[in-house]
Amino acid sequence: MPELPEVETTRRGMLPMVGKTVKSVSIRHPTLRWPIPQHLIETLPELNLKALTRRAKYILCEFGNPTTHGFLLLHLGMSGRMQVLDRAYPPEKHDHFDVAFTDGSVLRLRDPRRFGAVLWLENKNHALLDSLGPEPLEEAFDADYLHTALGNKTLAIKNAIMDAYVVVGVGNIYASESLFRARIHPETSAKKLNLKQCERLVAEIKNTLQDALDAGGSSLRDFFGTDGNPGYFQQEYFVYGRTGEPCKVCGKAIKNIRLGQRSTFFCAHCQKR
DNA sequence: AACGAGACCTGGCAGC
DNA sequence: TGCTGCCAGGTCTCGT
Repeated sequence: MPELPEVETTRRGMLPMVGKTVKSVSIRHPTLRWPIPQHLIETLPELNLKALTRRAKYILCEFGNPTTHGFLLLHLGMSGRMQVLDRAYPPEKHDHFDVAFTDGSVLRLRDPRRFGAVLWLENKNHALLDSLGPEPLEEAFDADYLHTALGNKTLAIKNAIMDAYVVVGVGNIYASESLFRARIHPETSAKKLNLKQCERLVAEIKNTLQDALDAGGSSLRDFFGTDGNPGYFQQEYFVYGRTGEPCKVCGKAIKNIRLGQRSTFFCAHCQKR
């Protein structure tokens, strides 16, 4: 499920755990994208969860006590979700990783496809975080920045905005949605966007993600119970997943092409190259 | 250097 | 009913 809005919603759902102290760690299936470090079983207990932050689609759990300090980095991959449990319910098939706290509550990662990640960082200077582009909802991501970042890139604009070096957090759903709202054809060569188009695209990326964040928050309100909701089910998309259905603006059929090996949805009438 | 393709996994669904 | 093939929200790594 996780695009940026759901990762942020997940982070917010985890906030009640801040201030708690770790009792134990369970690693049931360590082979995610990278192996979950076994030393977490010794490292985390007795540490206090100080803060929860997010960078791109990474959730950073800051742990510390007077002698040890570090960050548990979580990534949900394609199919991961975090559960906040009031006690250690029996784990199900894809519940790979638990952090249990001294009050009995449990933070649990479920990830059927195992594209997610759990890593331990001594500090935030890590290769995964170092060269990321700006956050889409922050001011640094503006039309001038995007226009410069696209530079002489010849690749399709849809692929460009999904590149985390250009801007983080724009996944496959919202890339299509943002481009529709900005009336830009997804196959347009990135370097061909003028400043005006970059203005529209930046604005619509922000709008699309903010709308999804608002909707995600409500659709996932009870996500942290014993079982998660499918997520996104309350959302209405303009183009994503609507192949052959009428465009909500002009009525023409929505098209579906492969771009960068990903499904891409657009309206050939509303979106210009 | 920039870009495209492959790789990592499991589950769900359409079609036969 | 059961099999096969295809598709899915991400992103690192490798080859051209």
